[in-house]
Amino acid sequence: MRKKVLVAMSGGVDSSVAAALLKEQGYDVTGVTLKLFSNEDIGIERSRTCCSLTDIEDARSVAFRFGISHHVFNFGEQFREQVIDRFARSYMFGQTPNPCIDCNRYIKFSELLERAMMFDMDYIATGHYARIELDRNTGRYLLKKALDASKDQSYVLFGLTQEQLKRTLFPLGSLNKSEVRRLAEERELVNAKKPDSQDICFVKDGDYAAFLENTMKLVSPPGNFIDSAGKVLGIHKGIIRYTIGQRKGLGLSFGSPKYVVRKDIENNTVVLGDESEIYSDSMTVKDLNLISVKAVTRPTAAAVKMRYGQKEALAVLYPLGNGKIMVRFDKPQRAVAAGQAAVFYNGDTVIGGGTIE
RNA sequence: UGGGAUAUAGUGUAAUGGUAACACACUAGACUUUGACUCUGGUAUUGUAGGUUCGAGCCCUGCUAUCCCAG
Repeated sequence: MRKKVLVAMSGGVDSSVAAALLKEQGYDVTGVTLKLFSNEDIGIERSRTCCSLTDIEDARSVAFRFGISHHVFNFGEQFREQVIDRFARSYMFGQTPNPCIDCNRYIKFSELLERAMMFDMDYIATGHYARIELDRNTGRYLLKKALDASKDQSYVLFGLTQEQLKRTLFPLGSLNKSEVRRLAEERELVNAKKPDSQDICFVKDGDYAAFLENTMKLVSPPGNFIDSAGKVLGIHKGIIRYTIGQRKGLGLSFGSPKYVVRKDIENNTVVLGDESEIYSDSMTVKDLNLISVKAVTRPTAAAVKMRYGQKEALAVLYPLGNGKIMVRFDKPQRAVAAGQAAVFYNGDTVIGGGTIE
């Protein structure tokens, strides 16, 4: 009996090649493209998002070529609630969200997986660059970095549970991006040369502040820029437009570069300071999801990533006993922002992660 | 009103009389399935009108503006 796999096909190269490979490996493959929002809803028309009409057509075209049946699931409502609303709320609280992680956690690997189970599938698969392995000693499924370190996406997948990992396949985990493109070209996929996706998929031109204000109707009034001593330095354009460590777009000029050090929602002020003021030597992480271990019960050395595409920082994890972990860095880290994800690694293996408090 | 000082890109500064530099801001791009950071490039004929000089931001004169001290 061939294993049944539901492949999430965004219309990009990666997931297309993933689907093709699974098919070639003998799986019973079904393709699905998630419709997460309507461009009309968010006021955009662009081809580089993950769910425009042309993306759906690209996915369908690839599926057709390989004799894979293809469906479109409308997850607009879930995406709205679990990703876009969270994103907006986070900014309103003065935090810095990572919608891609929420999308993986709440949409792709929960809503989609649920559907797959309903349809009696054995697995779901995506084009993510990461690897899953079963640890025979502990019986736990491990999430590991992709072999292509430059494309590794384990960071955005740290929220996966054991149940989800058990049911997931990442066919690209051991491939290089260039190999994937080559495989796509060999198979003459329509999207072989399609550019990589980037920026927030539901935000036009990367201008998330405009999205929050215009589409989400968030109101973020102007307030004061102050220094750490409380001295007023100027007027800011709404607190949602700033994030910790930000330098550009302040609209102010001093003798040296100034960065956002802190945001004070209560007083609607943004604190600016010199580069030296944006380093932290520790942070607290909440909403933990642990993968390689069941629990962190004693101080543990780890490499920690606080943002996608950043090399990890060496640190020690201290369990706080209340479901949180205190991370003490070996060297102070720049611009640690509340709301961002912190992911702990032991070599190539993801220990787990959580949200920076 | 009298005396003094200064006027260089959005801001703050630099430039032995020889064809405008630096930082911040702004902007374009690179990087990037988050926000940032970072990197590369772009952006002024020097308040104004004349004069001296082969040549002036730099010297001289008028005007204008601003600042300071006197009242």
